[in-house]
Amino acid sequence: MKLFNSLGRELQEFKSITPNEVKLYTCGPTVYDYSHIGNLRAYVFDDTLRRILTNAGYNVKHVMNITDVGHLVSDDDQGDDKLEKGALREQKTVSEVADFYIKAFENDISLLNILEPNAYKGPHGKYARATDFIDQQIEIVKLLFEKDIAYRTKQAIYFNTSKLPDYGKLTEQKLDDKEVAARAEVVSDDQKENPQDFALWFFTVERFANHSLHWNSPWGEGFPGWHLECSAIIHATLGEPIDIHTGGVDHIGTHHTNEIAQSEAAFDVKLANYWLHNEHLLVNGRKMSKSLGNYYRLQDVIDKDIEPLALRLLFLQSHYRTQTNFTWDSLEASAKFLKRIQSWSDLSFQIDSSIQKASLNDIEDALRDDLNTPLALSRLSSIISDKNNTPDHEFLVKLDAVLGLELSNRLDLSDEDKKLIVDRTRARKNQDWSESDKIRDLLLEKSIELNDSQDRTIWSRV
RNA sequence: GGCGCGAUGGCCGAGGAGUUAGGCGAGGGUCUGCAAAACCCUAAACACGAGUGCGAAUCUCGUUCGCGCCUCCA
Repeated sequence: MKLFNSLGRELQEFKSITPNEVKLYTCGPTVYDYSHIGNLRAYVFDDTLRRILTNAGYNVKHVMNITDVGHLVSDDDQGDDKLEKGALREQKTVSEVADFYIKAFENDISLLNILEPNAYKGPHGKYARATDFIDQQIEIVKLLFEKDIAYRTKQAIYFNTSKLPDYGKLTEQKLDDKEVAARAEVVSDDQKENPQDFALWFFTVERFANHSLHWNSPWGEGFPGWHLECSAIIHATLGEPIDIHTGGVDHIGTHHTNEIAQSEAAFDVKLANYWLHNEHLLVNGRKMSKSLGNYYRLQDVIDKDIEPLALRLLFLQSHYRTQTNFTWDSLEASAKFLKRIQSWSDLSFQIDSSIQKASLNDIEDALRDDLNTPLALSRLSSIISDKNNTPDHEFLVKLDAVLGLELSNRLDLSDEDKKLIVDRTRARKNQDWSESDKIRDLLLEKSIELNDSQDRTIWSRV
């Protein structure tokens, strides 16, 4: 199995640390608002990776975090973070806001048939919430102080990046070339020793004085820096080194770079062997994002009577490492393609199967080549187009295992509906067209579509 | 300024030195009580300029344009 590793920027043959086991960690959402479909692309990518690894024989241990505290906005001198802002906007507490959007997130995940993380079970479920790991985050800061890598200013505790020789190995960008405060609105702390030093812990003083979520620490009241949670959660749940760490490309330069720095400095172990990053979804050629306001939610898809799995299929039709331009036309195209795949799947109830099992290998080969899902779907399409291929349940189960399109749990017709089809066939034989059309309409009301071919009537659920 | 990605037919997108990507759409056809679906056929592409090859959409260089990141982001 080949994967493109951001660490080294090359396609590499995947080798797990422990035979037949993969430790997989994913950077999850910040829950201050609804996820948009660009965010969801990342989780479909993750899910696909996990399914393919599982299919290849690995026992995948998957952990995903949820950021429910301390994401700095940085464009605001008040020092609000996104969750605090969301709370203010909705006149709720930060925890209420987080709970609400976590539910919404879990609902989206479920509609897209994305598997829940399976290697962590905490007080709030299967997603690891940053606020449930405060102690562990403080422990890392302690370790970094012991190693003389952390230092404090009036505002915060920082990680001294100059103490780590290979700091920034993921970005391959020289520190001197980095533009300081590339975005004008970035608030800086003039007590920082190096511009690229990042916060491990913020004190609830000055601009953060009113931060509503804060905890006691050996150094004073405050809240953790953003990067810390992932280091702490990985240490507490999977343990370093992990096999694969995933996230969006926007995380390479900052979040993942700093995560690596913290973890590797604190624990003296490599954090992750493979770093996989998904590219962004674009709208009209621009990145879909909350701040640009050019985003759609899964609910917008549903409101257009397009089923969520069509979105999953659309994502699979492009490679995870390419920017994809989202249009409603392309989503509708995927919805039609999905319908064709589903109709073909319904044949498994109606016609004796005759599928070339080898064709599944072609699909798996494509998937194991750095998740070439578009090529895999192209191969699926040729299977479907070949009249000699009709699926059986076993084949659909295997397809679902990697693509997650829910083809294997579609329902056979009830006996009553089957009888209706028999009745209709008899009516047609007697050229009783009004009766036959009546039955066809009746079944259509139950979302069952009939297609008359030369020798028989085929149904499919729509 | 630095780092990175990209430019493929009407739209979305794989591939990648010589041989069909695929989806949706368009045109034609087969089948058919009607309808729908399915299937078959067809048209249509590799940003621009130079270079290296017997041969370049595919490699190299340059140009133009677009996108992302450089302490909010998947």
